[in-house]
Amino acid sequence: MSKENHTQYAILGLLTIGCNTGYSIKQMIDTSLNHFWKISYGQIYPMLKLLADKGYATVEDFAQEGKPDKKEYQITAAGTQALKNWLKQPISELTVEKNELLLKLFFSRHQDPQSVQHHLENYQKKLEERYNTYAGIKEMISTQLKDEEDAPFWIITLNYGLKTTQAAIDWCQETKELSLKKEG
Amino acid sequence: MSKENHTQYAILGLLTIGCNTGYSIKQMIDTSLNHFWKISYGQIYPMLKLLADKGYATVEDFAQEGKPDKKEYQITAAGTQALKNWLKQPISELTVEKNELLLKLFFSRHQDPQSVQHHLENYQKKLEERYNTYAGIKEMISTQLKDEEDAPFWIITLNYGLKTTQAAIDWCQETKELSLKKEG
DNA sequence: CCCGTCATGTAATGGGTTACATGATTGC
DNA sequence: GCAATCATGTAACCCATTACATGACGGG
Repeated sequence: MSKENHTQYAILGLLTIGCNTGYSIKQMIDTSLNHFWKISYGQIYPMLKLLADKGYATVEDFAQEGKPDKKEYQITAAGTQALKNWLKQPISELTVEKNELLLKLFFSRHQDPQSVQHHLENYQKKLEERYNTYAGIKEMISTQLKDEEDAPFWIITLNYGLKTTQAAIDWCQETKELSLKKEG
Repeated sequence: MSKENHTQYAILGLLTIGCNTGYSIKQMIDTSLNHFWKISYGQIYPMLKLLADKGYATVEDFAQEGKPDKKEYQITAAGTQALKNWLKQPISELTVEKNELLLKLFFSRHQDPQSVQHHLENYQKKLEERYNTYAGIKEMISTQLKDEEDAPFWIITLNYGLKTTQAAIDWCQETKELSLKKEG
């Protein structure tokens, strides 16, 4: 089971849901995949070229009125096959999410408790914002895009985000109370 | 707020808790920080050299009987100051954890439901293993290392791991049931 | 005799971000 | 006049992993 580059499949997958230009792929990633995947232009454009070279996609130039020219990519049969093949491959090992807050907490004997408290509050606030963003997107999909074929799967990934974010928020709350009790 | 390399502070911090060689730093990371940070030898040894060059640590060669020679690093006053300074800096933006399972789920319209079910089961099993590992370490710290000055902070980071992992397990369970109901 | 532990290190490679370059149109 | 949106692309850089090289000792 050699290391495969998953990012190429992310792009391949996006070609199947109506994102056909580098620009629209980037947009979709930033709005819908951004809680579990992100890609920069520096990867997208070279990768689209690579997919075309591999025969996984075709390219066509389009001139547009009032807008810059664009290149439309279409996934090929070979591309669809590669995507499906990747989809059924077993998931590799669980990854480790680097977490700056936890790293700082780990060494927080060297820091005063108010500062720790401050970090926790700040982090919790960011988590709550994230939670609300996810909840908003879920609501939007449930109402406006409920007939979309892919919608049920999108909801599932959002549920993951909601659930784990809520758990992190709860942990923040508990930890704040815990360290306050120690001080008081 | 320029991008700072956090890994150097991870190593700096480990120098304050009795890990004084590249080898022991690696061990500590693999057993205690591995749920939120990991570093390879390819980073550790060059970074230790860099820290010494910066004046954040001192090096001394030790010959050992029955064991290979080793280099012991000690954090300096300047190093401690740098660590404390980093600790009180605000946390940067929340990071995105790349998640292969979610990426595959997102495009799972192109996959048969049994395969999805299989992925979920597999993932849940791995999460449960992870949960048990964390619980074991927490238990060990609570009983054997409870007088260690850093212990309370270590417990806090483990609580985070336990809580978010449990949430992910719950999500797996729910999602499995949901997709089974759809099939049936 | 081989494996695990202790111990240090480098080179090649991979994966990704950031900054930059270019440029038209629409709306405030 | 300025900012935002649409649109494509590259070069420099950074961070990190993997594989490799070396080698002694103790236990089974």
